[in-house]
Amino acid sequence: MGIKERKERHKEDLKQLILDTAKSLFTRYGYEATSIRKIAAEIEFSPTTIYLYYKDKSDIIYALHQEGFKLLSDRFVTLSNVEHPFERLKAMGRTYIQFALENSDFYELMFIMREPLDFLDTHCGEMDGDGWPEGDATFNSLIMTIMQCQEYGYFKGHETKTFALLVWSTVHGLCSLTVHGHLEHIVKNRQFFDSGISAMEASFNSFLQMLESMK
Amino acid sequence: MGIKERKERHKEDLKQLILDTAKSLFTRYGYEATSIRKIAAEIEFSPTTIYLYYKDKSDIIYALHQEGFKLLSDRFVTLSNVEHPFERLKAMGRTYIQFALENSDFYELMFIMREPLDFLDTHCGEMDGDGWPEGDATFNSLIMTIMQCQEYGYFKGHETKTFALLVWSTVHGLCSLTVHGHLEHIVKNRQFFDSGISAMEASFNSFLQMLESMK
DNA sequence: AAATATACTTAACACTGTTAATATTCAAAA
DNA sequence: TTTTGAATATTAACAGTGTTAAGTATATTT
Repeated sequence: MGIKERKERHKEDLKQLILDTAKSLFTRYGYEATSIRKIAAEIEFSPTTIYLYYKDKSDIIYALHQEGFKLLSDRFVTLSNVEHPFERLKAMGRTYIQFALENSDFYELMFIMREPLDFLDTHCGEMDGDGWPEGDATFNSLIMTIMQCQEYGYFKGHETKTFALLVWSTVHGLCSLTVHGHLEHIVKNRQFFDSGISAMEASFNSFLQMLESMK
Repeated sequence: MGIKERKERHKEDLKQLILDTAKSLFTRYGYEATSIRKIAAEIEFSPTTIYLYYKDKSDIIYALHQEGFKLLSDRFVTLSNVEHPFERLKAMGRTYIQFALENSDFYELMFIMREPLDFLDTHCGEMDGDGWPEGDATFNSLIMTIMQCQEYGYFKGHETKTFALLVWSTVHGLCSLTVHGHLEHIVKNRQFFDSGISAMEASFNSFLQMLESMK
């Protein structure tokens, strides 16, 4: 039955086309512009057709959130070359921040908005699912790196996972405040010494200096 | 002209009633339920009447955001009793976290959502305003405390404002990840040792331990 | 050829923020 | 005391949003 397969493939194609269109609108015009009706208009289908391929909006949002994690993952794999775990940890921080600044809409979807997690709760798992696979995988690589740092004598007396969460929170805090404009409003009318670099960079450097001294 | 004054007061009263109603809906049912139409229905006025007292929705959202800062400020003033700046810094962190957990909707309005800052940008200041008065005031008290810590020998070699931003980011990062459910999803299916306390508490304690060692 | 399954659309529901035009109210001026 | 005019409030509408029930048209199977 080759015909059935061809139809199946066509169906997969349209599902992919919807996602690509959503991604394009999202990347170009942000979250606001990414409505089901606008996606439908872009691919010249009726809005209800979208519902034949995605359960609801949170389903599309979750798929976009996954695309974001692919982008971040691509950046992280290049860091596996960095041998020394502490150097790698520092590079991960820089990469994470750079990703957040260059893909702020994706960052929001991945680490700030509730919608993707809502989708996981209401449409997937339901008690059995592993919570949040994308976030888990990313957090795991951080835990591994920090564990290796500890083998080199860093962060003594700190439980690995707890310390990993602490590191993530710090960097995420900087990114969150920056991406949503809070940092900009605080920096305004307050000279943050060290001309040339941003307040965020300065704070991140301060953080690295802090970590460095924990050996 | 006593009549004019009475009308003025009535006008102020209605403006306050709108805000109180918004606050009530917001506190009880969250951001979703706080629409202009629902506020109007609650006070039995037409939705357009709201626009005679508030420019637009972001105006109401900004007013609510200010209410949130009043609540946080009330909690912070009691900490001025704590004499030793480092003890005060720790207490500030705990208070901030507790506030975020107990008033997560307000926390979102104050430190996560863009809308209140959008209001400042488009309806106020416009080049001359001081950016974000409420955020500024809160951040200033943190800067002051950290400056006093430095006088006691803490955080040597770290620029005050930069380090204050670092501390804020860390605690905000923990709150942001918790309030939006990301932390919960990560902790799920991953035993975070130290039974009894949450992963967040554990990380915060790890942070305090880290700061303590910086003397 | 008739029955059935698939893919898609139209129309509608129940919301959202916001605005223009209209009506009501009520103190001040003629 | 009647008229005027500003302040206050409302109705109706616009342009959106996500989502669903019902209907259509096309292609496959019986």
